[in-house]
Amino acid sequence: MCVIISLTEENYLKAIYTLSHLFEESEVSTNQISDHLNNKAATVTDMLKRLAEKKLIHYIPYQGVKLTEKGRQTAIKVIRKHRLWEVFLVDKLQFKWDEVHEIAEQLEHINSDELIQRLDKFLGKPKFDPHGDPIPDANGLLNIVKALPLNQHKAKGNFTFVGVCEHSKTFLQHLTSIGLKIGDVIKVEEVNEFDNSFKVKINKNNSQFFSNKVASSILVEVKK
Amino acid sequence: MCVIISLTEENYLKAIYTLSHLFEESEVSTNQISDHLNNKAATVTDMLKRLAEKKLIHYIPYQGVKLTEKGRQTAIKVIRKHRLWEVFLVDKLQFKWDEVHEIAEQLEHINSDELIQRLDKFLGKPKFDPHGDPIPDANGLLNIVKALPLNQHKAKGNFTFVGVCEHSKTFLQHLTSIGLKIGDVIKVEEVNEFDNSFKVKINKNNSQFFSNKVASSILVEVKK
DNA sequence: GGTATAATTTAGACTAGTCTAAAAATTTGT
DNA sequence: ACAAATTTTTAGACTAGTCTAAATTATACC
Repeated sequence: MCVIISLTEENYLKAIYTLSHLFEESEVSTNQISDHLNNKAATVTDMLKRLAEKKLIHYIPYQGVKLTEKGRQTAIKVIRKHRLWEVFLVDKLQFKWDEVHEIAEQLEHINSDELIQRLDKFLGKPKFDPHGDPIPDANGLLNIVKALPLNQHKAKGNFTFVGVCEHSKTFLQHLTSIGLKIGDVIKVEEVNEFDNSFKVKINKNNSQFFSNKVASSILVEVKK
Repeated sequence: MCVIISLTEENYLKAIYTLSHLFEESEVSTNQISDHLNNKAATVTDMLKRLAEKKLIHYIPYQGVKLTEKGRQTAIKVIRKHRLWEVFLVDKLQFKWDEVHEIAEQLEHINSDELIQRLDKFLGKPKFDPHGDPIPDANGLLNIVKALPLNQHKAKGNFTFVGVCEHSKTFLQHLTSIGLKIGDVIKVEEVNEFDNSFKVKINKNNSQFFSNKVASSILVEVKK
């Protein structure tokens, strides 16, 4: 009953989960996984067979794969651990939000339910990680975040910055350098038609411009 | 210059360090290592060749091994991480001292100097772990603890309980059940010649007996 | 609808880490 | 000092996870 899942297998399951949720829920291809994990398609095929053997994915050769319920639970648990450790690193050890990903990639594989339960409590049962991503609860339930990238609103008005959909170090550092943090209020003053850039004010400071690239990478909610 | 050291290799280095310090510093045999790590002597021989290749140990076939300076630094760093994480688990997450070993065995392999430096600071730069073992500092320097097992004193008087030299879960639970914690004062009222058991008082409570097995597993300092 | 291109799988090979069985070296005991 | 016992190493094999190169299947375009 209790199949052992290796660190490598956990990373494949996480990759499949992540890729299948990029747009609406969908099947994931071998090449998508090999790109995401930086290894070769042949390697992925081997692993998919192993994961199917262990009933963690549904796999039909030449078609995509998707997670079984057991595979989804495993992936979600790894994501829960990753995000809780990120909160620990930022809230308790004062790491910056662009410094925590690599360390959390290691910590997410530490295996102890008791540890995670206690860490969760120690951190005050946080609902979101430092990048605004929702943290699955102990039962694997995930808040569906209905926030959209700023560039999809294309309207003037006040928005609350609730998360990012681009997690690269350089992008996060860019946001820090322009003084944007989660929870800040972004007032869109103009949307420029020709390049889809945005003229905005952050927390009533001086106006600045967001390129479409930036506007498409930050998640906002309409401010109540 | 920067050789990559795997998790498995780290565990071998730690084992060699630990075994070589059991009594006075000494060479370690293949069989000692295979017993300690629960694998076969042939497996150990293979690994010793690899570690010697990487200049982490001095190895001459059929004679023992000992760590090079590089090997010692690596082992000490793993031990530092293990003991810091144990402090975290007990002080911050309220684990009991008999529950932390297995989790720390995983956490000790997390690779990030920055993380360890910040964790150390967060914990208040502790000098000892929850079992009284000294925590090496960032430069790999270790407090030499001059404490001896209680049974080597064989004298009446007051002693301070500063650590254990037996780390099994059952032994730690036994100490908890008799109400003995690090820092407690043990008053030796009698030493029984025939079985080397000890009649003692803990913190001025009622008298009780320590078998020689218990007395040989607890480290004490003469109380000033 | 058939062929060119792209995606995927198969075949065979490699490394790290483990094993068993057998050979070699060392240590022990008289 | 030499035979017996013990320790250690060698030889050969296995698994997980990876690779390259070749074969196969799917897709896309005229």
